[in-house]
Amino acid sequence: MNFSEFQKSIQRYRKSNAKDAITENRKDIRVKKEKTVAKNLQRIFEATLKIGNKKGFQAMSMRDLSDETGLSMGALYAYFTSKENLLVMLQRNGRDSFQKILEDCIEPTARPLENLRKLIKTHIFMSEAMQPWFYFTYMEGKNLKKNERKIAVEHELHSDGILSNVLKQGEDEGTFKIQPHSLTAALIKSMLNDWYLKRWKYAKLKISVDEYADYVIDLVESFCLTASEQLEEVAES
Amino acid sequence: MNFSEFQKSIQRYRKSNAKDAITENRKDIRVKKEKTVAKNLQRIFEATLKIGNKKGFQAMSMRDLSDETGLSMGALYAYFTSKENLLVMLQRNGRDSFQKILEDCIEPTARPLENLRKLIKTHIFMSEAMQPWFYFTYMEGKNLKKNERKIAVEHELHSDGILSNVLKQGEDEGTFKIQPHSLTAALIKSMLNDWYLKRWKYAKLKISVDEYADYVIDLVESFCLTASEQLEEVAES
DNA sequence: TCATAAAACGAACGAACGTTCGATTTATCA
DNA sequence: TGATAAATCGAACGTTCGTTCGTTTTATGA
Repeated sequence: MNFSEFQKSIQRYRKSNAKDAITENRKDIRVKKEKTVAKNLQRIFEATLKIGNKKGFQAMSMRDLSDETGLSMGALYAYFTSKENLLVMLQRNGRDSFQKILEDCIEPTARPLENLRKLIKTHIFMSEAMQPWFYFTYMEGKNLKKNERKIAVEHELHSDGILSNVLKQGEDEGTFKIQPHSLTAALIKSMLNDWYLKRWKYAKLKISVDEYADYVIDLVESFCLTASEQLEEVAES
Repeated sequence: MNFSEFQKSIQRYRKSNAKDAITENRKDIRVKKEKTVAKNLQRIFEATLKIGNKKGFQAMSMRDLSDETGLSMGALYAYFTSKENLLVMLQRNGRDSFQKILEDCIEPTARPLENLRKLIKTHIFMSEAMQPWFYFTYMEGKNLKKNERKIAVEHELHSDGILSNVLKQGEDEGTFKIQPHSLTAALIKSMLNDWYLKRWKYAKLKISVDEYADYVIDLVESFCLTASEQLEEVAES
């Protein structure tokens, strides 16, 4: 699976997630017609990500957002109750999409090595497809109030855990070396995050998303696989 | 070299850097006595990092800074000309310290493998010793004005370049596998950055800075070293 | 077509912001 | 000790902020 195939395969997720975003925040939205909400909420989200990633969410004024969306100040407040509420909605929305896709991508019956590769590719491809959201969420996490920040941290640890579990399975199976899984998972995660955090750098190096994913997989395997397993891999290719 | 040895070895740098910070910004500081400037500027820097890392630099008000430092609004403005100027001073100051130490740590005559290890350790130990500054600079980079941001990016690419060069030397020497050095350097960098970006995670995992540095070195070597070189390493240990 | 509901508008509000500056306190040295 | 300089103070200024709400525009359906 390469990136363009991945993009096609998540089309169906996108639509259902957009609807989930609305129903989950229905009580905070004063506008009645579903279609109007869908259209404007997406415009608001995109504008927030655009401005927020340029100057930071705190520094973005509601007047900036009004200009970018083409909606008046009053109209904006029909879609959220406060600036803080907008931030929470935006974070939650992307988080749910991400988690759903990440959990669907691994198959309990597949071999750990296969799942490890799928996890790495899916994470990188997701962050490519939703780069503004990933960058925004990473940078603005500390602006969340205590409770929402706690949830964000839990989600991060949960996705670390998925990775960690796959490493553990591969170890039990004898495919992977004995290692501190959590630490390895955290290090892998840092490489996955770099793709959306330092996008300008990889653009400068002319590295495509597919090349990046393959290279990270190579690097991870050269560390995780046992010596005998590495020989097998070479023989197969 | 472990972290506590490292800390002792950079004492002499710290003092000279503090003085450099003053002389470099002398024209923007209205206070005459060197000793007063040194004391209060450090207080201001520390307070800015503390508040800035909690809520973001933009969200930090001068009244917050006044409370934290114990200096009045008027007194603060004797040490910088504007909030923006404070940000630039702070970034520049740490950047100069970092670059100086990083360049001093590699020895042109040493073997690439030795220099690679030193670079990784020094980077991680530096970011441990100056964690608030590293975190702050990473997060607040986008708040810099165009010109200062350009300088920040150049410094990042420069330090990537140091790493990349060492990889290239090892490759020429036959110690390291043939590889796209710049990409490898970027990936290593992402793991180095994670130490100060996700400190809470490693605290939770009870990983010490020394363990982290050793583990990253292990991981990098298992990817970079040629097969024959890996056997030699095992034999030596 | 027109009455009613839905949506969008934007001027206005008080609070909080960065910054200034004349007054006040503290330090220096003849 | 007293005069002068250095450092600090904090109230006040003009802006800009998030948010509200009475008004106007647009959409709906009988």
